[in-house]
Amino acid sequence: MSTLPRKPKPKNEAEYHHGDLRRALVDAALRSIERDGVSELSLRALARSLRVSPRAPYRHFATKEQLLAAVAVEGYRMSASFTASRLAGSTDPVARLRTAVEAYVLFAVEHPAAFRVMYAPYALVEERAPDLLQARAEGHSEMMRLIGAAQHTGVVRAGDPMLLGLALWSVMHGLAVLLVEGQLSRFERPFEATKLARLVASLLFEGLLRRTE
Amino acid sequence: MSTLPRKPKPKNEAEYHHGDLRRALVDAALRSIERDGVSELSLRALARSLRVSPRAPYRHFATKEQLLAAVAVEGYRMSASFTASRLAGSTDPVARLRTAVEAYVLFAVEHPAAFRVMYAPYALVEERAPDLLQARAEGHSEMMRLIGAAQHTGVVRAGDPMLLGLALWSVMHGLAVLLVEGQLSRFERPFEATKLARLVASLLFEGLLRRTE
DNA sequence: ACCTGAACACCGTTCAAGT
DNA sequence: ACCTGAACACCGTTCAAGT
Repeated sequence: MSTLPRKPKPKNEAEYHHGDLRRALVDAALRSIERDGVSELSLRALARSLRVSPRAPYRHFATKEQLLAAVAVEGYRMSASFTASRLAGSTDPVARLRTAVEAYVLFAVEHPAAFRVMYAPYALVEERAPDLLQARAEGHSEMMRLIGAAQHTGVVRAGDPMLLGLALWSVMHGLAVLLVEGQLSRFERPFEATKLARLVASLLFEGLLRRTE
Repeated sequence: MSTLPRKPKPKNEAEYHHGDLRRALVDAALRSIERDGVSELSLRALARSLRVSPRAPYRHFATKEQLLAAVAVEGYRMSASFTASRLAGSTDPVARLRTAVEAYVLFAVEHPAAFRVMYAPYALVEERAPDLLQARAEGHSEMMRLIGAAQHTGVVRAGDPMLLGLALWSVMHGLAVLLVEGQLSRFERPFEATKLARLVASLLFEGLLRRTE
């Protein structure tokens, strides 16, 4: 390891991108998508807004898709810390599971741009975006741990945790997507995401069939 | 009403687009999206493949987004007939409800391109795409009818049908999206969509909590 | 190493005509 | 009515250099 000092932080905004153009691109891309949607994202416009040449972003990302993959990874980090902060202090495993489901939906509603990019179809890029695969795998593992803990209490039914995870992921992802894409206007108006998430999660926990007590 | 004959069908493929360019554009767009994804769709390339000028599509669609809206409407038609054919012959309301859920997921897996366009974010366009809104509303009404009938048997719990509908739609839409976007590689491998849809639907019907018999 | 500037081969969309 | 052909203002990406 060298003892030379790291490259110093830039002293003013004008050289910000010289200090960390990669970071600046990811941030600017997320803001742009929040404002105008993914389809309006332009690498050239991004470069202009950061006052670098059209070629500069290619030092950090081979293609526009690779930049989007980096935005997605940032989204997974945001989502993980969003959920973690809501789980802090809660100890009951079933309550923690419910909280995680609600946090998933709420994150999507509060950060729709990040959510859309996280789950956009990047089939081709994924093979060359190991961070993206890893970020997804971590979220998945966390959910499976929460499910396992809830099953351990005996309150949640036994059975293949993978299958329970699939059902849980389906319902929370489905609700999140429908809310983010604004397809629920005919359901609840005005709808409150947290309330809906809680209601839908409860229906999944308790089931649609009538209880034969 | 005029007694004049309608415009005759084109006699050969070379003038196909003269007969119904609009129809040809929607069909070609769907095929293109199936092959290369939505992001690769090009109006100019579409026009080239149909041997018309770059300007010709604008006779039928004001923008590229309007063409995508038309593709989405076509998708809703396909989905409706896909489900209807699977419901035919089934009379038990609860079985019909389960069948509809499975058909929703299966349609997405068998027609991923149409499914993606149907649920893509077209917030801006929707206000000017009444057919799209109507197609969605019809699918929604059909599902609510199925739920109402299932509740009527007493096997499915009573309660706000809207809320049951939301839970059902969330779980089937979530599973469909996750399957279509290939996010389930860590769950079941190789997975069979119909089987997964049945399992997840059953978990929703029966609930995740342990039965206290 | 990191960035520039000019260029290539595309886009979506518009204008002014053609029949 | 329906389509053409040329043009405009963009894109993503590449080349050959600059420091």
